[in-house]
Amino acid sequence: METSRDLLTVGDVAERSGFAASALRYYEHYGLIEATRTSGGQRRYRRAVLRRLAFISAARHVGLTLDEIKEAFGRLPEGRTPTKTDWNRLSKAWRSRLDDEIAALENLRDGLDSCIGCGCLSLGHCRIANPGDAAARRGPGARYLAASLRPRTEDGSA
Amino acid sequence: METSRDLLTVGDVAERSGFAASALRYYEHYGLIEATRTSGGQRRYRRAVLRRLAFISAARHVGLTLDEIKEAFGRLPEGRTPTKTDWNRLSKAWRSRLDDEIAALENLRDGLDSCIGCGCLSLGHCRIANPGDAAARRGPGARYLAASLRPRTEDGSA
DNA sequence: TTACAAGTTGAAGTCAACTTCAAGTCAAGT
DNA sequence: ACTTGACTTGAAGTTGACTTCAACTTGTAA
Repeated sequence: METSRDLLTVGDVAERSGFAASALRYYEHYGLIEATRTSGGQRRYRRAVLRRLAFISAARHVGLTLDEIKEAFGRLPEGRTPTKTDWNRLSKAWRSRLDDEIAALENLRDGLDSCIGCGCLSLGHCRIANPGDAAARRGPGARYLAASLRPRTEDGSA
Repeated sequence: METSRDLLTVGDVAERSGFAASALRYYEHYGLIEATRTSGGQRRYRRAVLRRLAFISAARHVGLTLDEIKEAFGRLPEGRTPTKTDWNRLSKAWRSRLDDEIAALENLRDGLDSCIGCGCLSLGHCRIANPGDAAARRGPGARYLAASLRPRTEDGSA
């Protein structure tokens, strides 16, 4: 494809980004990316979308939710196309996030070692069974990550 | 509660384990725990269920799915109540799992550092945007963890 | 004995992040 | 002009791990 001058079709973007076309539609609907339309109604993407998608991909791998990514995008400058520096500012925030997650996992691992040593695994005492203190529960639905690894909410919801 | 001689009600178990009563029902239905019944049909749990639940809690924190936990339980000795040693044998497997996850995150973090340095974030090159090689996609549904962090399947499904 | 907290059920809802579907429409090479 | 692969839509389905609901029934403290 990509015969057109400057714009990419969904197929192009899907192939280059690794995201499924359906995911691209979903992201557009979600407000994470945008596209212009041909007279016939088909999507045409600017190349800049690839960088945005790279960011999304990276952020997802770091464990951010789409909401958080959207929020991060909101901090990009409006009007002008984001520069390298803009992207870097955003991604720097991941650094501490990753550090936190790594620390949590290491803590878990070390606790596990002591458990293996002591053979405890008793509720209320085992560091593995009870990481942190309480409030590991937040709303219904699946829990994807250990409480200490899940994205934290600032608001005191539920 | 806990007026009965030796058995625990769902309420008791919920309070002591930290799991919601509905989760306990779910686990029972799933085949992870069991309970006897009173003549009236109410559940009564043996104390041993608490250790089992501690294991479930710990395993969930390490990122195991309920299926994997069930499979792990299948390796416990039948007939006799599992000993400390039995539990320890099971939990030792987490050790390498945790090590793997930590390594994956550290890899991600280091890649992020180099990205910040080079300002790349370009698809096809950025280590963060493209951890591993391909096949990050496995079936429909939510992706909870980075590909490198998700439980691996031995079978070559989808 | 009686009140009422705690327990029971199966079905349906939830959440995130997508995918799949059916039934078409578009666009580009020949 | 025609063919055919790529694209369009909204609605519904998927996954895992639960929660919530409505409408009862039990068990126990007073």
